[in-house]
Amino acid sequence: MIPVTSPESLGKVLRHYRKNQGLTQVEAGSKFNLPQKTVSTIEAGTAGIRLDTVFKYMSALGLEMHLVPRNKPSDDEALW
Amino acid sequence: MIPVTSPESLGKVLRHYRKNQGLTQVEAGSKFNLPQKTVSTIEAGTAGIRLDTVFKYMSALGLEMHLVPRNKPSDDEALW
DNA sequence: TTTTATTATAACATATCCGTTATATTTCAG
DNA sequence: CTGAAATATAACGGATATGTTATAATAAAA
Repeated sequence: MIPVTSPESLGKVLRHYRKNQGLTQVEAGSKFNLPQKTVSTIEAGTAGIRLDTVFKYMSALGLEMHLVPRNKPSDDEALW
Repeated sequence: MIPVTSPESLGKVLRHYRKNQGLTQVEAGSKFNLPQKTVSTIEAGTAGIRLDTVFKYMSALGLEMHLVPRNKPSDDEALW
């Protein structure tokens, strides 16, 4: 389970799931009318992407989000 | 574990965690320089909120995000 | 009820997204 | 190595968030 705490890590996880499903950016994005450019931007980890765009892309990949308290500092990197 | 699939449900979960910690919108937002207005907008579930703003607020509440397939009953680690 | 704390809403300037169209660059199969 | 597929980048107009300051509406407390 990869913890997602930034646009960058979110983009990486989304790309992982897309490739796991054998989809191109055009194929994945077309399910919710997202142009290929937008998919590229999401996966690149651009900070200012709109939240609704992210949820559309998650829906296209059949994903849902869970929010959980962060792990103990000993488990991974420093918190902040 | 509440599945989050939209800006609305995300806002509700974030508000839940904030109140659970006994924080006001001003207190929670000030940890990452988010004005009270922005916190209100996030929790209201506004669609177009910027992703980096959401992650700042999640950090203020000590939360991290997990992405999981929607048809998987529980957290799994097999993909990673 | 009256007062206080908390949250929602507003106007403004600035910034940046989205969607579209198009092109460049990279990746990968043959 | 070559060419096709896939991905990244660009310009544009329109739309909307951000941050700031301020105020209104609501909730909580006395």
